[in-house]
Amino acid sequence: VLFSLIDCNNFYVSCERVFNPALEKKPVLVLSNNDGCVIARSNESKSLGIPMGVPVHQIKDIIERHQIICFSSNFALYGDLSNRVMHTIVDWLPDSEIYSVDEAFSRLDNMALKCPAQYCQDLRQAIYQHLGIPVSVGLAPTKVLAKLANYLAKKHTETGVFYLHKPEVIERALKHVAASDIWGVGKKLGERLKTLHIHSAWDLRCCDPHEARKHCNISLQKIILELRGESCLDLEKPAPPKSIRCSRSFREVVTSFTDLSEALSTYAANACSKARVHKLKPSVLTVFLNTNPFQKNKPQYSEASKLKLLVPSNDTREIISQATGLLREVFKKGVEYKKVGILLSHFEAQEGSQGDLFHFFDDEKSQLQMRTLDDINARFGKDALFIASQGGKKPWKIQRKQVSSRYTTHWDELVRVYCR
DNA sequence: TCTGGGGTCCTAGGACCC
DNA sequence: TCTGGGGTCCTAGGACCC
Repeated sequence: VLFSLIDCNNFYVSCERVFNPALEKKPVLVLSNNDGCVIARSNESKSLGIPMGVPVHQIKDIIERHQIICFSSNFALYGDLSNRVMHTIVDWLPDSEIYSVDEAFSRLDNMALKCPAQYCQDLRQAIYQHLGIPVSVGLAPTKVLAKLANYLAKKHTETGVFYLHKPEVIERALKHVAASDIWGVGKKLGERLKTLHIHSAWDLRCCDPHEARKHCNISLQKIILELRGESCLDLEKPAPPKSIRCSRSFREVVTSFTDLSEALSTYAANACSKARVHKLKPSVLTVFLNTNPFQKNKPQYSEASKLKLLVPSNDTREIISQATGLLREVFKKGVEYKKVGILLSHFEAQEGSQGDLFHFFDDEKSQLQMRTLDDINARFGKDALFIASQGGKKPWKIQRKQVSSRYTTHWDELVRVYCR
């Protein structure tokens, strides 16, 4: 068995650099919604000691001092470039699992490659040549080791490819790396392992897998086996989503029911259109809201409310109407809300789902209307046609002060080249 | 002043059944 | 005094991931 893990380097930053080569070798950051947190860092920013996920206001002076270039997130651009990278990977490695926006696992056994490492190096070169996105490749007999190999490829190689297969190399690598750096070992488990005197990944590897299962859980047992080179986690096939969520934090607190319900209606519409893309109808919807959890000195309120639909539906109007009802149940006057959101779950297939015996509902008409809505918005932009309850003014709208252009997905934002 | 968003899996415990 | 045994399904909450 031989797995590869291909991971784009500093993906969002690399996307910004594709269309703005002046950013090369400069410290760059990409920020979350409302320009709140750091969600991607160039190597230069990492060396300045900026951690992943820090609130921007905490590092304001470092940004100023080192003239770090900040971008608001531009998911339209990143999503499109991700698709192109994945396309190239699947071309070269048909047996692939797209694991996240910037990562893919692949199986290379069955491919009769003379030199897998060289093949991956060529692939890496092709991706860079076609798209300008640098990637790193880890190769190993299990997914967990491939993750580690990728980490080593980023840190310790010039070529960007690391093949982890010789037992003595694996041992050296595991002794060199903390247990908490292993894929699947998070903060909580890492701390617990430390109390058991398990510090390095090698310590973890030497644990009894059955004991680990007994005292912790089956995930840890699998991790230990995978560290030993015994493959437990295979590639996973693409599956329909089990839940779809849409929520946003407000830049400034919201107190009025109208503002809150307009925001919620907008998120509900988003979630529904995503459900329709997958041809799924949720039968359960959950509405949740909360105050700002970081303002510890202020009164906190966080609540969720849930409803099982008599008839599953992905009709935006139906979901908005039900969601607004749920919001009314948990809304309290005088509370300063920071976030509201919706979760759709317990999906059924759009075609052939069960109706309601006692109330006739013209599903065909509903689907036709939703298709028209989706078509119009695909053609004229996401906000061309919307339900009135989504509101027009949107005072709660998120802030993105420094967005780059959607170079690859919008005609009017293409790169312009001038000739003299 | 200022702190993102969207997912999955696992487990324990309750409800229910025969 | 003394109250079985075995199974499934569902859910909430925790942990983890990118």
